[in-house]
Amino acid sequence: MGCKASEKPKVSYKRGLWSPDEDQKLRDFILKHGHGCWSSVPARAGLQRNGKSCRLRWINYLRPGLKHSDFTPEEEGIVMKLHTILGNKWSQIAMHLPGRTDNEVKNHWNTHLKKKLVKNETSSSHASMTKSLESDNQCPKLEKLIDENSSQISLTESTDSLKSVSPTPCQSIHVTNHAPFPKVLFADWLPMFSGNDQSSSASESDTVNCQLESTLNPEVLSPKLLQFDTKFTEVFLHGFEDASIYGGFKLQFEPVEQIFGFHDQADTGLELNHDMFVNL
DNA sequence: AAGACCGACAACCGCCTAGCT
DNA sequence: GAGCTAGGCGGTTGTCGGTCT
Repeated sequence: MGCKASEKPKVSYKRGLWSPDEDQKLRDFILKHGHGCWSSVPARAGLQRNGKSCRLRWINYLRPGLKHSDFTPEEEGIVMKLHTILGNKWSQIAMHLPGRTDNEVKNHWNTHLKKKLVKNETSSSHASMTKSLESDNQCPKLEKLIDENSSQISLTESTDSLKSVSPTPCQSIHVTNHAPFPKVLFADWLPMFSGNDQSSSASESDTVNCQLESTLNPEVLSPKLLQFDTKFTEVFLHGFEDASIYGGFKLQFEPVEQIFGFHDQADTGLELNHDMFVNL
């Protein structure tokens, strides 16, 4: 890491919301040159922003392939599941949601999902169980396992230590905690459309970018991704009013490999997720 | 119509980690 | 090994638009 001192801009940085003009400058610059050293980007791109701000703007808003549509119930279900397992590891949760950023997931959780969860808690006689999942500290051994074994965790009812500590849906969770796919660096995908005519219209360019992102994200290629067990989502989104539902409720996760299609990325083909082309 | 209030989301802040010198 | 810096992440704040009174 590191950046040449000579590249560091010495300007008073602008703050606050980005204007369309600033967005365009940043987008044009990165698509043309890559970001390289972020701290040098604003000066080279003609922006009165600091590098960190540029990086955030690019990652959270300008980066190709991002969705800007509302979260689908399926996506909300995924967030709920993963939050149960991972806690506030927004970046890790976002990895499982193509086109979503950690910031977006975090905001959606804080503004929508948390409220729904609280609502469900108050409407359920089993609130304490759900609440135990909400708290990051309620499943300490799980957290420890995740931390200590970042490659994979597998929890079953035969795990005595966990059984004694947390007789919750944790028991039936089987998680592969490795990143579902490697983070896509700019350098990885920029060359793929370096031949793209820079004079192309924005829409054409965006389509290319989008297709590119889709190609690089195995999850996007896997229609199975969002075809996960909807039981959790239904219960979560609609509450526990139906005691019979809750009575038989437990997290019956498919192995995440099945949910997300991690294992066999090669057979995912090139079928593109329609959502990737929305709102770009 | 206007001010108050609230929710959603973009952006910032502070901390941590990793890499370079 | 120490110090410095960039990048990454999660928590928090600021801003804006919509709704209510």
